[in-house]
Amino acid sequence: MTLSEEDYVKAIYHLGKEQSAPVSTNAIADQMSTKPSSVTDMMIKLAEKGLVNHKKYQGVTLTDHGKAIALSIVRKHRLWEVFLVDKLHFSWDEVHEVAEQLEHIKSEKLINHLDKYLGFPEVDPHGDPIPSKKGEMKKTVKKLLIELPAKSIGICVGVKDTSQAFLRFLDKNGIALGDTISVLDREEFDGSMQIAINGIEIHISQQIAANLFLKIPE
Amino acid sequence: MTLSEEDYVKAIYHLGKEQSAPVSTNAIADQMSTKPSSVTDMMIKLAEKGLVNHKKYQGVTLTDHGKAIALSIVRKHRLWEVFLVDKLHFSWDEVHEVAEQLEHIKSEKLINHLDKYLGFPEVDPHGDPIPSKKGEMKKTVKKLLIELPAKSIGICVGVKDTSQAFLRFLDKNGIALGDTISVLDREEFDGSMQIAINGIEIHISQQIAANLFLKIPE
DNA sequence: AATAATTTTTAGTTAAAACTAAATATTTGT
DNA sequence: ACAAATATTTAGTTTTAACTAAAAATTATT
Repeated sequence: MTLSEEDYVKAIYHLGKEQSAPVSTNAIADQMSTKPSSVTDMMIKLAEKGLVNHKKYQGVTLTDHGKAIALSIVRKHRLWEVFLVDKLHFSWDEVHEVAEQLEHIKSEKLINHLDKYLGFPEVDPHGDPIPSKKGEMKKTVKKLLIELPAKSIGICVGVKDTSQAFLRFLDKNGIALGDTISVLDREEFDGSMQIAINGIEIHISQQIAANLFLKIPE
Repeated sequence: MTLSEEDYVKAIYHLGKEQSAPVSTNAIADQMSTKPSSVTDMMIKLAEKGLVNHKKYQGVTLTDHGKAIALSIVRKHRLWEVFLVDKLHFSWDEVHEVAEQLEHIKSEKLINHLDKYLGFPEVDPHGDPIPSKKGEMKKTVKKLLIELPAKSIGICVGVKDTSQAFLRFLDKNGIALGDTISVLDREEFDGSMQIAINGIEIHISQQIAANLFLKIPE
């Protein structure tokens, strides 16, 4: 597999996972910042290699073989992201670019040892699940914190209210994107909740909980 | 810099470091497993980029700029080797191939954080020195253990006697390639010495000490 | 010093992966 | 349903980094 082929397979995987329909040539071209004609060329090549199903003018889907390759790339990408954040103290938003390079390193042993070294993490710093060696992966959904029941857990991935005031509040309370939040207790009366973040317990109001997006395992 | 250009610059660096004379086209072709004609093409390109000095039929030398790039690649290669051995428990002889890939990852921040994470190591698992951020590097020499004075330190990089019996002895005493050995005391009478290896002190005879090669800082 | 052997370069090809422009399908709108 | 708009493919070109074969320069040998 060339670097370019891997990038295409990954792009098709990400574009296709939301939908059941085949992925269009233009969508791939957009994602990859190339021209549709380049995509067609590559799709013919990937079809010959048995990685995609391609019918002229009808877009492509990944074959099982193609899907397995995509998942192994996603696995590598996300494990490296965990490494960069947990071990090298990169911040949430600095990891993607470097992981895009690291995901192409070829060594089964490397990635499996890395997995073990990181403690077999199940999600990356963006809250996305990490496929296992066999390509199995939990699904996650994005929900507002306020929707979570007590005892549940999630990773902070975004905000609904983007005002300076709200962002300043988060900063002051040590809540950052990528942090793991567990809901300890909910107060149904006023919608406030007791949560733990980075080992610290705090109480937050409904207004806060209604503006924080989390990724949670389904 | 493309991947291929980086590989050429690194090859020229390694071939040129032993000698003062320019590196020949054929030597580069051998090292890179390509043909001389491909090397000539690339040398013209690297000369245009200001990385090598190239006179027709006279071989090439690296410019200061080229040398700096070579050293940054060597730095990355050797730091990744330390990571693989120290953190992921790869063995001495498994790291090279993977480090050949990792050395091409482009991120200043990554490599400097990795350096810090590893505790700013000065040598790699083969006993070769790791260039600093600025390209400075200690020189090392290969010597027999028996040549070392008391209080000195080195990394085991090879054996003179390759007999099964000797290798079995090393294995039994927990001495492996890549291990750091410190000389605690020498007995000039019989040439035996007290050494520490992996935190364990042992006493070895002259015959042993005369057959172990170490790399030591100059 | 002249010829032979070797090394290096030049000239022309190839394969991968991109591109533009033109042709062909498909989808959309009336 | 048919024309217009959009999407996709085809055909032909470019660039990078390799290659082979032939020419030219350097080095070695007698």
